[in-house]
Amino acid sequence: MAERIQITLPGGKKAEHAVGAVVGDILAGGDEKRKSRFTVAAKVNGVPVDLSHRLNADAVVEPIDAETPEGLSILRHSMSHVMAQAVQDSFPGVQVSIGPSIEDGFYYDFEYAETFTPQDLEKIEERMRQIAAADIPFERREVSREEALSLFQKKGENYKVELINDLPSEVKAVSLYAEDGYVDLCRGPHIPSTGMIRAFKLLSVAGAYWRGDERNKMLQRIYGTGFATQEALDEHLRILEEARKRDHRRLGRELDLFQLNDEAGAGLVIWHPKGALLRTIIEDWERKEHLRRGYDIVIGPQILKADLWKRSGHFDHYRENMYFTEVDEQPYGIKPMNCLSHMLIYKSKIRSYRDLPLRYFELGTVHRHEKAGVLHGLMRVRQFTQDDAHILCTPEQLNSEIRAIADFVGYAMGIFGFEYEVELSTRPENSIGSDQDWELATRALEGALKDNRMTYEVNEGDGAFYGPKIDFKLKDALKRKWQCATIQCDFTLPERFDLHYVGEDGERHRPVMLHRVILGAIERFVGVLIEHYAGAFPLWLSPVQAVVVTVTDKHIPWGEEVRKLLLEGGIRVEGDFRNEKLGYKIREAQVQKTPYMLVIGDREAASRQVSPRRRDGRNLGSIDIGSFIGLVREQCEGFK
RNA sequence: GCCGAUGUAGCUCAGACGGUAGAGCAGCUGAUUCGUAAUCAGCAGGUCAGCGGUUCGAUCCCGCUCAUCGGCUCCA
Repeated sequence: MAERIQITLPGGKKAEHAVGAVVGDILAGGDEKRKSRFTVAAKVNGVPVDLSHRLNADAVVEPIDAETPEGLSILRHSMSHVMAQAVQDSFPGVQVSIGPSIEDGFYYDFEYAETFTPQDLEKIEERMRQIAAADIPFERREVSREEALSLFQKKGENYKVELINDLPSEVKAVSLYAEDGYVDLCRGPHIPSTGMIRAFKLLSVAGAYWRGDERNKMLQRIYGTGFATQEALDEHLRILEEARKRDHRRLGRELDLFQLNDEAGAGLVIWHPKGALLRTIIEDWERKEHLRRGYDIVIGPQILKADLWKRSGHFDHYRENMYFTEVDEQPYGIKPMNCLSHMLIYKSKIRSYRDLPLRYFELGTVHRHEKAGVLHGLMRVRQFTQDDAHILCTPEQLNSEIRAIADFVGYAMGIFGFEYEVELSTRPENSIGSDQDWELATRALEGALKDNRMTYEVNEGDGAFYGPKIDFKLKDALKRKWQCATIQCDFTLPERFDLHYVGEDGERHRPVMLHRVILGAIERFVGVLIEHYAGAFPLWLSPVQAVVVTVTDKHIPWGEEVRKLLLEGGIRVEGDFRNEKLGYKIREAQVQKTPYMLVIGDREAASRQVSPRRRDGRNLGSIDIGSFIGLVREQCEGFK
C-alpha cells in the first residue's frame, strides 16, 4: 500500500500523491499574482533529490519557480507533453519521439504521413487549451524496461521503443508519465497538473532529423513557446516582433546598404554605396588598430595552385567546401582561407628568433561553398572578408600573444558596443597532431585566459582538427549570441610547410602558428551591427552622418555651401534640397536613421549658422558650422 | 544537402472555377515655397522567378530548375 502525501500547490490548493509509485513534481509559481519565490511544503520518503537527476523515482520536490530557468524549463517541457497529447488526439496515426524544452520554448518531433499546416497548429492549440482546462495531474510511474517496451510496442510507438532499447543495460526501470490515460515515456520532472499551463503559443513546423543525424528519417518538429504568465508570453512575442523589424536583411534594403540578388548568385553580397562606406570605415579602423599592435599588413592572391592546398591538408579535409578553377591547364584552388600566402611570406627568408613573433594581417576575401540551405542574409555567405591574421612565434611567446589577442578582442567589443562570452574548445575525435602538441596548445590557450582573468566555458571535443581554439561569442542588443573572434593554435601547418627559425642556440626550431580573427567575417559583423543598433549606427560608423535639409528653395544656396564646408571638414554629409515640406524631409532622414539633420531656413541663412536636430528628436539650436564640425569630430574620436 | 512553405510593380500585399492583372507606399511630371516624422494632382511602372508539359488558350494545373523564408545537418 503506497503511503499518500498531501502537497500544497501554488495558490494554496491541495493535491494528494502516492509516495513512490506516483509522484508529481512540483512547480511553484505559475501564478500571475505571485512574484516572489514560492515554497512548496512537501517531502516524499523524506529524501531530498537533486532535480537534475531525473531518473530518481523518489523525486521530490524542491521548490521551483517558473521565473527561474529550471522552473520555466519544467513548465515548457510539460507543455510539450500536452502538445504531443493534443497532436495524437487530433491526428490519429501520429508517432511521437522526443519533446524537450529549449532556450525560448519547447518542441516535439512527430512522424506523420501528412504535413502539419498553420491551420493544424491552431487546431492543436485549441486541443491543448482543453487539456489544460481539464487540469489533469501529471503522474509518474516506474515500470520495468520490459513492461515499458511492450506498452510502446503495442501502441506502435517505434521511436519510443528504440529509445528504451538504447538505454544502457544497467538501467532496469524506466519512468512513464501519465495524464488521465495518456502515457508517454519520460524522465520528467513535470508540473503537478496541466492546469498550470496558461500562456503558450505554437510557432512553426520544421523538419528535423531523428536523433539529429542526417542519415535518419526526417520528422516534423512543432515549435512552441510558453511562459508562466500571459504578460511574459506577450513580452516574448513582442521581442520576436522587434527582432523581425531589426532583421538586417530588411534594414539592409531599407537603408540601401547592400543587396543579395539571385541573378548574381546565392550567398554573394553586392554592397551599395552606403554599405560599402560602412565596411570601409570598419576596415580603416582595423588597419589602424593592427598597425598599432605590431601587425604587418599583407595581401595574398585569390587563387593558389591546387598542389599547395594538397600540401596544407585543405584538399583532404576541406575540398567539399572549396571552389576550383584551371589556369593554363593547371588546377588552382580559390582560397577558402588566407593562411597559405602568409606561410609563403614567412618562408621567403631565413627567420631568426629575434624576428619573432611575426604577425601577418590581411583583410582576406575568401570563398567557401556553403550548402545552399545554410545561406542566410549577411550571416552566412559564400564570399566574405575576414580580418584574418596569422602569428608565428616561439612556444614561449604563445602565452603573451594569446593574451594580447584576447585584449584586442575585448577592446574591439567595447568600441563596437558589444558584450561577449568566451569558450575554449578542446581536441575533437578525428584530429591530427601529437598528444604533446595538443597538450601544449590547450594549456597555452587556457593559461592565457586564466592569466587575463577571463571567465570561460569549456567545449570538450569542439576544437578544429588541427588544434584547440578560443571562441568569442558577442551578445547583441536582443541578447542573441554570434560567433565573432576566434583564436586557433596550430602546430600542423608549420610542420607541413617545414617552417623554422634559428634559435639562440643556433639550431633550427619549429615556430607555432596562431590563426585569429577579431570581428570575424566583415559581412556577418555588419549584419550583427545592423541588428544590434537596429540600423541607427553610432555617429562614427554612420555612412551618412548629417543631412542638410532646406526649408524652401530659396535656402538652397546656403544649404549647398554648408554641405561643401562640412565635406571639407571631413563630415559624411548629404543634402536634401528637394521641393518637399520640411516635415517630409525630416521624416525621411529619420527613417534613414541619419544622426544629424541640419535645418536651413531664413534664420540660418541670415546668421550663417546651422540648426542640428538629432535623430532622437532633440534640437541643438543654432550653432556655427565650425562648432558643429568640432562636435562631430569629438564624438567620432570617442567612438560614439 | 534534407524537410516544409513561398516566389505577382522598387517595397508591402490584393486578385482571377484557366480567357495575358490591381491597391498603398516609393518613382516621374506639374502645382505649391512651406520651420522639425508623410502637401495636392496627374503620369508611368509587370515575360505574374525561369524552363518545359497539358490545353483552343497557362501567371493560375503538372514537372523540373533557380531563389527566398522557417528549421535540421554542416560551419574543418
